Amino acid sequence: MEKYIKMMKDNNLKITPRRKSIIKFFLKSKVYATPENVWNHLKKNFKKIGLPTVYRNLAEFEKIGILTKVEGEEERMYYGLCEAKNPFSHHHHIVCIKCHKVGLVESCDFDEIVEKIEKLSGFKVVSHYLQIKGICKNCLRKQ
Amino acid sequence: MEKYIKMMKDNNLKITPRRKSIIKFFLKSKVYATPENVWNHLKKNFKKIGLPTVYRNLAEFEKIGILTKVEGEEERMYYGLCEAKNPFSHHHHIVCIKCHKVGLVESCDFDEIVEKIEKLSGFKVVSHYLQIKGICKNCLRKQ
DNA sequence: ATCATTGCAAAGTTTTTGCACCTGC
DNA sequence: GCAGGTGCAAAAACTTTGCAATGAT
Repeated sequence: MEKYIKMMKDNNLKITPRRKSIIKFFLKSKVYATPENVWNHLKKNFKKIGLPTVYRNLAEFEKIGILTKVEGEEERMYYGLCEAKNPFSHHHHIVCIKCHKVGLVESCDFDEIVEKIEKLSGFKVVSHYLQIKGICKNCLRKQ
Repeated sequence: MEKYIKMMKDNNLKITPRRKSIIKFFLKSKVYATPENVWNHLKKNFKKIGLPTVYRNLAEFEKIGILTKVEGEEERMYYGLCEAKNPFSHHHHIVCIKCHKVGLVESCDFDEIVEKIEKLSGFKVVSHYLQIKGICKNCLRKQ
């Protein structure tokens, strides 16, 4: 939590109850969630809470590296806590298809594959985005 | 073209002028395009052409493997011709960031990386989706 | 002749914006 | 006190649906 408070302060975002609650939601659940999911959770804690507030804050949090955004099922956007040491460094996430929990993949030795792709396609590769789906430890155990 | 006509026939889709024109568009331009892009192109050829028709046909074409769908810039959906020998086999596409042309990457030796990811994350990997951005031969030459 | 395809209008879904009011610092 | 945050209503952006008319086979 403190880490995220600091990130907010460093980026001149004020620490509001709604913002803390959004971060708590992700810290506790560790899942990827839609803005609406987050909203539904916040409604339990706040009498008045607007969906636009959630959208606005998720977008802010992504901008400063607290969250990552990913296209999930049915073409909706999902957000999840970005736990990379440096959120803007190259890394990937792996999402559990059962419980939507997110794992982090920080090292990704892609160089050989990139080289091969460049040879095969004639393109010069400038970036890649890898979305991995899997089943997490917990869900594997339950199977 | 014949290949796609056959694919349509095999899937009990009728060969209509609009459908042929959509495929021609992709064959000629070789780019990823939004439904609206395609629509704008078709408007040149047809007096009456509805955007829903484009959406419906792009969706059909994706279902039978003529096109692939990908999230592109700004969270909109893009479609592109799928030139894989078997459209339902595992493969990736590489998109040129300059001209949006699409290249095909059929071989993808991911096994080692998958193994590594499984060790690091504790997840069992079930699928991956790789989107690669680059600069195509043509655009490289122009630079 | 038949059933898929199409255009149009309308609705659905997700996300964004404008603005008055409120709140953290 | 003031800049930034929030709720509400409304709009925007993208996509889908219903239905009558049209078109391919």
